[in-house]
Amino acid sequence: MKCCLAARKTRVVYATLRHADAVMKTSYPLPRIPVCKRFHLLEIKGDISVPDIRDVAQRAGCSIATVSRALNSPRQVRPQTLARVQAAVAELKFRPNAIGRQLRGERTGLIGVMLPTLGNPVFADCIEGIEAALGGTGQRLVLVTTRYDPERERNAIETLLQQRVDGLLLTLADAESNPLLDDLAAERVPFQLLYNDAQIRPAVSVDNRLAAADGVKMLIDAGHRDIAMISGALHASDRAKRRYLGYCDAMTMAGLSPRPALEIDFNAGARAAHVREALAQRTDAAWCPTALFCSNDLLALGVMRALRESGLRIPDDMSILGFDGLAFGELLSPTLATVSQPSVDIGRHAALRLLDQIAGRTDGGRALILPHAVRMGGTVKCRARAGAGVTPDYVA
Amino acid sequence: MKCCLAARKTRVVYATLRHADAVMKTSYPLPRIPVCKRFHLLEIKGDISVPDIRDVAQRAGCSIATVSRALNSPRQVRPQTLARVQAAVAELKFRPNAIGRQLRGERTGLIGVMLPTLGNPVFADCIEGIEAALGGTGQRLVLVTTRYDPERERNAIETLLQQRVDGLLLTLADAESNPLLDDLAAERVPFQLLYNDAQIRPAVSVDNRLAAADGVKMLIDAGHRDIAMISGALHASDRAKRRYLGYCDAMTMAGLSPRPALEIDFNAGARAAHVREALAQRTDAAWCPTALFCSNDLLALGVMRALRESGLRIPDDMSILGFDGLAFGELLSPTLATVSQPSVDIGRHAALRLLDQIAGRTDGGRALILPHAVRMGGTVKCRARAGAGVTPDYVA
DNA sequence: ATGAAAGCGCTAACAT
DNA sequence: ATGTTAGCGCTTTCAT
Repeated sequence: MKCCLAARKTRVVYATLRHADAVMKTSYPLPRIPVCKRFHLLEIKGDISVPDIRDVAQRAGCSIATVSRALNSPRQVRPQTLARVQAAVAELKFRPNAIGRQLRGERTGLIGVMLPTLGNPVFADCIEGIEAALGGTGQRLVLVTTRYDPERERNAIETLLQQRVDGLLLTLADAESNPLLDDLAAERVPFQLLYNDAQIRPAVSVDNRLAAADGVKMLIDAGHRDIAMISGALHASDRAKRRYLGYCDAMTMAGLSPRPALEIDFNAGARAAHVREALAQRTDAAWCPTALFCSNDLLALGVMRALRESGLRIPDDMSILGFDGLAFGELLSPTLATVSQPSVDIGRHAALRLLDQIAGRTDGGRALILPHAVRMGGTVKCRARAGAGVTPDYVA
Repeated sequence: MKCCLAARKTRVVYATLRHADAVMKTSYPLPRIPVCKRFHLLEIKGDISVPDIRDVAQRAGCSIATVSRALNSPRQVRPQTLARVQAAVAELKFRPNAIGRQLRGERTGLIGVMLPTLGNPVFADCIEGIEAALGGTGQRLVLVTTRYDPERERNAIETLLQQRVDGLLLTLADAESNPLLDDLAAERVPFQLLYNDAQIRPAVSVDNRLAAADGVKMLIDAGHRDIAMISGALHASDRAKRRYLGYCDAMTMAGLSPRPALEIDFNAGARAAHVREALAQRTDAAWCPTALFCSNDLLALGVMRALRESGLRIPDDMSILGFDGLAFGELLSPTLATVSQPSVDIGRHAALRLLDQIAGRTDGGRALILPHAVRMGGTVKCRARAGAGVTPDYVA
């Protein structure tokens, strides 16, 4: 084995020396410098290249099997041997190669996370929750963002599966009609959706429809009658769709007429312009809302800015309700009224469920609906009317 | 080869069937179900387990080398053969195993990203920039957060290196005294720092000291004389330290006395309480600032909230200057004055530099300093005094 | 308690 | 243009 080892080393060393021809012939085949030997390669004195388990074994005077055991189940090896191995590991600065382990083992310890963007703090918070749950488990996160682009979603999932992640945590633009999920289910890939509330899927979310309805009901209770909803492209987001349904529910329930949603292309940069355009539509019509339900907080912020630029005051000329519960909303003045969802918990629970699923303890389950909360705020004006009865208390 | 293939399949199938003893004996060794065979395992009809390159080869009637070539350099194979391989790939839903490739190849296509937290939008923005730069290159992100904890930093780097990432993008709590960086450099691991401006390192950042000085100078120009700086634990963050130096520079330059920084433990949850405590210190002293320079925007927001809870008005009773340039700051009223740094660009440039470095086109270089900008805002009151001369225009 | 060896999926050198 | 084969680093089975 010793000579074999030496040969291996020799090859690698010469490989670094610009593939010196004479030496290349001496061994077969001569691969390109492999990933595991990338660092240190040009130091020709003493120990060369990144040490592997065989180097450790040689140094400790035992077999690679023993080294492996010393690393993974130390109690299986004699204390004396263990000490020698540990010494060798330290001296060589041996760093176990996760790739070798992953190729051999039944798990990679990788979790694929796919989100639309990190520009929305909702998703950043969610990752914090995921990391918190993964905490000590030693799982690593592979992160991809998709910008709500179905094409990118498909590619990203494919990439993550090629990387053999143990499971996926994902937010799709639209989970309802998405064949990708059937594929994942058919392939038995453990996954949990985040935010998408497709009931039949393993998912962690709020009940978007109900939450939106609760929010709009709050507006109605505050005396508003003409309420419009504004959202990103409805067809592209199942959450927007559900929230729109919730808006309709609340309006209908109160005997009011829901209006078509004002759609704003989220991905287009010129947000303020689009908002003004949508508002122009509104102005043209005979109908004039006193309150705007925005399908998410980021949109609400953009809308508020656009309204102010148009000279409208909030909430006097227009009340605003968002959705998400961004912490920043509370720092605004007036504070942003919003329907808040527990982003950190969504991430945390999804990660925990995924771990259970990966471990085979569950099959992933169905949708887990977490509680939402309507957060009153200064962006909503109470058009106090005696007729409406008791004003309910909303959760802060 | 055919029988060999069959044997392999058989083994795997039976392995899923709870390690049926009689069959276990027939082949050697019988590994645990490897990672690549995790999905589909329990379907006993038809094709079983995840296909590998040999399955494709068999189906296409060629060798695995040909399949590999068809996948990686299609023009090297005869169109007819290529078609057969592609058909086989499609029929079997073959998904190349990145782990095998990584083990064999000289690169993993993995980029390790280590950041303190995603709770601060600065870092989320930075990731957006990184992703934008990585765009089409097919590199994947492995993400770890450290909560400014040196212990976690060490572990995270070790984990990422075990995963054989091609390079690292990282923000350290304190890069200056950090031996980890020497280790990385010694091991020839390509890396770029984000935000840390340790000049001798490969890093992308603003000049924190100068930027802070510019910000404080703005305060001085606005007529403030008693200016305090408030920050997270100074010893834990090189940026906070440099920004404090910048504060001192500007004060001294104007003939004013810099004060010791009011330190607030960032990681401790009870932020408002800590702020009040720090302010109490201030009140006890004879000295009373009219302006507060906060070492980052998130801190500024917390401070503002605490001040308001204490009944102080901003900017009338106290002016506030932040650092970071969070987009949210512009939505507040009053808008947050801040020293903005180009987070997205920091991420983008660092990623680009890292790619060059990985490709061997550069050695990583030294610090790249990007331009900062002082953003005036409503949180700063102009104590207009005729004596100060011309009021400069600050970049919006 | 330890060692020998097979093989995870893939790529590339060499041979044909 | 295609096939054969070694081997990347590791874990685990079986044998000792």
